[in-house]
Amino acid sequence: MNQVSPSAPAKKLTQRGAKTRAQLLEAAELVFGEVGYEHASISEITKRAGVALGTFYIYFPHKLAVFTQLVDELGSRLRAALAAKVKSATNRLEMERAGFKAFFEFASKHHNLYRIVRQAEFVDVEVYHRYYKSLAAAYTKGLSRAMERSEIGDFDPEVMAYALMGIADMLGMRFVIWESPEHLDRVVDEVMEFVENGLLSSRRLKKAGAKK
Amino acid sequence: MNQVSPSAPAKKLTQRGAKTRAQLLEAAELVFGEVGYEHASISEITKRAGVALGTFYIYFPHKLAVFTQLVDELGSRLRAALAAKVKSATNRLEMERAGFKAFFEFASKHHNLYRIVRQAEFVDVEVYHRYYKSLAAAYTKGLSRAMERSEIGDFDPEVMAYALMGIADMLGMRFVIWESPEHLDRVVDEVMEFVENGLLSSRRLKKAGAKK
Amino acid sequence: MNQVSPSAPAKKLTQRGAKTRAQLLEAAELVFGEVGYEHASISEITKRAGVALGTFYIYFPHKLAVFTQLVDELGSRLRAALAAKVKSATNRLEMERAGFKAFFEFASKHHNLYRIVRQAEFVDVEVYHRYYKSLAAAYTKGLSRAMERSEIGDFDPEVMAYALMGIADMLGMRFVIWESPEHLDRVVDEVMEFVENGLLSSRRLKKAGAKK
Amino acid sequence: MNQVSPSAPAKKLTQRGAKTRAQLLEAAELVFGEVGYEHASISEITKRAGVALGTFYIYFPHKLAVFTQLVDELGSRLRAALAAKVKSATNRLEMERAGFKAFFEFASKHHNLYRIVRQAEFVDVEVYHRYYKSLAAAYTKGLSRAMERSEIGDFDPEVMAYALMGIADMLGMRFVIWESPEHLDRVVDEVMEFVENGLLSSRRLKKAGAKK
DNA sequence: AATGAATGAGAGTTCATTCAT
DNA sequence: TATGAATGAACTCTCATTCAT
Repeated sequence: MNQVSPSAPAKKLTQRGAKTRAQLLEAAELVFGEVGYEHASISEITKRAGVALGTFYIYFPHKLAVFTQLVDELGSRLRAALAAKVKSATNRLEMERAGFKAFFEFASKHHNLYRIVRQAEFVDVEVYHRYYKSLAAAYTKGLSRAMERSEIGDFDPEVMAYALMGIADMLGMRFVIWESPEHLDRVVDEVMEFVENGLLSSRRLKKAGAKK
Repeated sequence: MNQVSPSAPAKKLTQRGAKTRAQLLEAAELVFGEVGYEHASISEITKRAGVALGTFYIYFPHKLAVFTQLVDELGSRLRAALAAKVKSATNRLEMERAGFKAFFEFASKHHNLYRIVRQAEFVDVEVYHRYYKSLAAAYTKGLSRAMERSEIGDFDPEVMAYALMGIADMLGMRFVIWESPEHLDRVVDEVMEFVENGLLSSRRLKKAGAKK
Repeated sequence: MNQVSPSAPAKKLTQRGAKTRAQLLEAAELVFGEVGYEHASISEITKRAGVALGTFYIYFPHKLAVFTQLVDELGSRLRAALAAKVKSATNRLEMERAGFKAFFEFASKHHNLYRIVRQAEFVDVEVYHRYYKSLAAAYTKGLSRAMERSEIGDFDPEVMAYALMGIADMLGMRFVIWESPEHLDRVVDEVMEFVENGLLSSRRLKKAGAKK
Repeated sequence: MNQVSPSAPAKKLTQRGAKTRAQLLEAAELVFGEVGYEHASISEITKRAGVALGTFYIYFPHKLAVFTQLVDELGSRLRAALAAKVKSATNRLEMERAGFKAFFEFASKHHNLYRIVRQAEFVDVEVYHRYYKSLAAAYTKGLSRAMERSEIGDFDPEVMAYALMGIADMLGMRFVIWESPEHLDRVVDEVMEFVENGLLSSRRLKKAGAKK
């Protein structure tokens, strides 16, 4: 699906080894989220994973590797979560609403991962790009299809994909990470009203009656 | 609404001192942008500023302080740039277009500052919040006025402010920082078509005929 | 009376680790003695201990910690040395003589430690007080007992403890550290004549004939 | 009187200059006392003296110089204070009592100077020695005379001088600097009882009836 | 597979001293 | 005389990575 390649060579591991690796990855997520990549120490990660310092280097060649794998995994999980929620919707506008909600939900469950992605820009630009480009690629494809079917107006799908991602990103930061309102749904309603009207621009719709 | 205070007490400086301080700030902008806060060394900053290492500590109490002041200054300059461009517009939709263009222009001139703001999340959350909240506060106020005058539909102005900032932010990242298209105006046109329709939601306009 | 607690939590160490720690402590004693706390560098200490710089921080959390542990250890050793020599004496006056001699001997073997204790006043007042108070507490107790048994006159034992410590301290500085006479015993004889008469003050002895 | 030479060349100063120098010296006394030589900064000294940083170097060639002059001045003042109080006494034992009291009084007024002298050992051994040797020389001479007149027993006067200085020093530390008792006089009485008896050792008195 | 002691490069910060004004 | 900006050497502490056990 994506033209971008993953970062982990992924050797075969015994069952015990797989568990240790998972523990390390989980601990890394916590530590990177809390103190940031530069201040995260392997020593702290292994401490939380309940293994010895040297054990880390059996599973990862260096610090950067855990980070990279973490971000990649995060991206995959997010895309999977979005795909799962979105596929039940019957038209693009419902998909958008479902997508926004799914993203906010994901962000709410992964406060740390949100922070982690941001750091990626300075730690490893490649993963950072990969994260956004993978999301954008999927998003763009979905919008393109909807345009072909005239479910929404005819825009440059990539521009719209990034614009919509930007909305979700910034609203997630403000209303999920920083300070949650009592009813997040109200925020979704507000923004969806805007998004729907925007996407249904009369000047861009090929024909009248694209929907129902 | 969000009255945020700056971080620098700002002593009076002699002319020579002011110049040195400016050189340091400028060098810091470069270095922070290039290698990130953690890998930026005071030694490198002073080297580029053409002063001795110790001189740094005459103007800033510690590394964090330059960073903080840089971000604050950046925010002020951006808000000033936006305000300047926006005030010549006669209605809100024109303002939005002017604002987006001004932002892209600013981002284009300050590639580093873009990266710098991102880092702030990990270096000093306070400045990071201040940066976005100051922008959002001004944006929110502008939207509120437009809503009162029925120039745009009636939305939660803060939600819309963050949504629009998100669009600008992400598009700036993709089409200004990462890879610029030949005609950035086309991107602006695309997104403005979306934004205008979104803001003019018929269900939210108080009266018909706010705009022709 | 003055129950003072030591400063080191003392983790369990492997045999190899214990050796390294001892080497560091020994090197620190030399360096602190030679150049003083402030001019002593960890780098110099580790160099003399024959280990890498970073190794220092496996055994001590910071520079202050070695110093503190050094002074505490020094105090313990001195008290042990005094106790060992003194216990063979049969009455208090003999004990005093034995104590003075033991102290001079100890000072002679530990020129550096003498200097180290002095610095403690500025480096860490707590250890400094601990050092003298521990010594004084033991001394005071010994004198009290002797007074009860009327081996010496009835004085305020704490005042006398500090007075006698002062004598030993200053004579040690002058005749052991600064410039040793050919016969240190002569100095001891001189001062003991004074001390004995002082302690046997007829006005303070409870009964005549406490001693032959 | 003393075979030891002072440290300050002492140029002629104008009245204003003399005042500035005095202010610097006074400020230095405070700062050295509070934070110790190594942590005392010229900047802090000049700040307290109310003059600019550079002004310091008009009056003193370097940091060490103020310290040295301070200790020398301290020693002189102490010796002067002792001499003043002691000369009114009519015999050696009264002198001793007056001397102890004068020393405690001086120490009480100059807590900082007490700390300052201690530091001298590491900052400049010469001044440190000079301080004690000057005191000891005067003390020794006084004791010698008393011995010649048979006011006290016949001891090695230098040994006794250091022993008595040690007593005063340690008692001053414990009962003046650390924690003062309600009646310091009681401490003096206790120790004088000891000192008098010690000095009047029957075995050392040349003839019976040296006193009254 | 797992352990953890050892390594050593690297960077922030302080401050005595100078000197142009 | 007085000022205070500028200098730069020096030192503590951190931590990714290695490797003998």
